[in-house]
Amino acid sequence: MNAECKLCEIKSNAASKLSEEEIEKLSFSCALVKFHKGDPLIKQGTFSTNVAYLRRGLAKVHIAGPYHEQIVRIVKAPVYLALPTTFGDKINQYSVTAIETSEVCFIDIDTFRYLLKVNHDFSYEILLEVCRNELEVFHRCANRTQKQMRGKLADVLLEMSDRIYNSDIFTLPVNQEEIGNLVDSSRESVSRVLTEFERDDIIRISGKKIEILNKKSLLMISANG
Amino acid sequence: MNAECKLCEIKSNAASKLSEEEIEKLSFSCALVKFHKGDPLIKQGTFSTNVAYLRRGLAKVHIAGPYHEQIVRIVKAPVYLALPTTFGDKINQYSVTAIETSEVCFIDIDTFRYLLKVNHDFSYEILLEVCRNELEVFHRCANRTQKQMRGKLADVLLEMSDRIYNSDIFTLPVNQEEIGNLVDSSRESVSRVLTEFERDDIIRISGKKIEILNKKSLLMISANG
DNA sequence: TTTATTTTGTGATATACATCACAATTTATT
DNA sequence: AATAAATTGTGATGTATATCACAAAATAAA
Repeated sequence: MNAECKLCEIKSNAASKLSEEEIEKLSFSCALVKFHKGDPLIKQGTFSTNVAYLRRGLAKVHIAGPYHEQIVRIVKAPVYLALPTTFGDKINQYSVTAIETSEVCFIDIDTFRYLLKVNHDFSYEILLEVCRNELEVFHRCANRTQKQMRGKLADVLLEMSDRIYNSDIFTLPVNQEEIGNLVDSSRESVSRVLTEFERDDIIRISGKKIEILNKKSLLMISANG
Repeated sequence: MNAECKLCEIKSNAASKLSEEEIEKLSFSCALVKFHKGDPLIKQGTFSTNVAYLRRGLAKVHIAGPYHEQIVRIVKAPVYLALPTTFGDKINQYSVTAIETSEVCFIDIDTFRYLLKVNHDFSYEILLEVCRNELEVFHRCANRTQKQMRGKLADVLLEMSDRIYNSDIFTLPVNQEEIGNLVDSSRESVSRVLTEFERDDIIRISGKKIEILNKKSLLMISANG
């Protein structure tokens, strides 16, 4: 954003509620930073001094669980990254790491608080975003604990195809170990099920490239375990 | 609260930021309802037309997962009950059911929105509450998926003792089936582990009454599985 | 108090998945 | 192009916990 938030075309729902003057204010306390795959955007355990807005790119939200790293979800720009961790606690309660080239706007937290204070439409939009996120986490958690591997892996593939890449052919932005962290299972099991899906002509794999051949089957597997 | 929110001594952090006049307004759109164990306070799938504030009592937040009912957590008054489901979606995404005699203030959502609009301190407190909740859900989810039964059951017992009842002797407000739903395991396994804990002199059980004899052990089990 | 209902205890058996071990392949580095 | 490092594939084995089945106990209803 820099001093150009005004011209930014990837404004959040919330930011689009701001007045010219408020946008100006935002511009001055906003730093646009570019990241590469693997770069940490937010690190669990550090102080949160900024609101982070993922303007472009793809990132994984992950937390250190009691035994393994857990990937909570994959987020796609445009989206705020750490609202709950910024406001709910002084210390970041989770990490966010780029899994594709990304751009993040770091917004000074005091400015952000000021905007929350002076513009109710803005603050209401932020509240909505946080609420929607929380609902999503509830459902994700129920799925993670109840579905078994095949169902969860099917979900991941469908999500990549439908929500992230909008295409039946895509390149996985993470390795199988990370997929394991996303579905709470081991790297080996992910590999096994993936080859099983290929054997059943549900997907075609070459390296990290995936082509979905039979989406219906995936939906079935997602629904019935 | 009725027309007596002014005098209410169990105000939320947020409500305590309201002016006299605003409290008055709140009073007029607020209905206090009493519930008994087992009564549903909020039902998943129905329209959410009110903000619910658990003024007194204990309740379980639960959602219908793909296979079983999952108890997300046990909440203790005073606490707002369905903020994310009220603002994040028109339809309730989870249920809340009383597990002890409880009192709930149902607040008209338009009035609540009005208060969010006119009083930033109030709306900031609400945002904080939602954010903190979300962080908690993250951690809970990581625990549920990674710890094994003994660890999770130890957590439940510790939570009952430390957060809910503030005592080493308490009466479980739910049956073993529900504890299963809370730790994602079967009723039978809960029973087995509970008797195992008793055999190891970690707890004493008589019916639903539990006495914690060795909290250190529970903490160990919680930490190390 | 008697009868019905809900809740709990416990054995036997089944199973999804983890873990270990190592080869094969792919990707990155020199 | 050669070498090193990371990622993936696949068998063998182990284990935590689900499920089934039924008895025992506790609680509620008649």
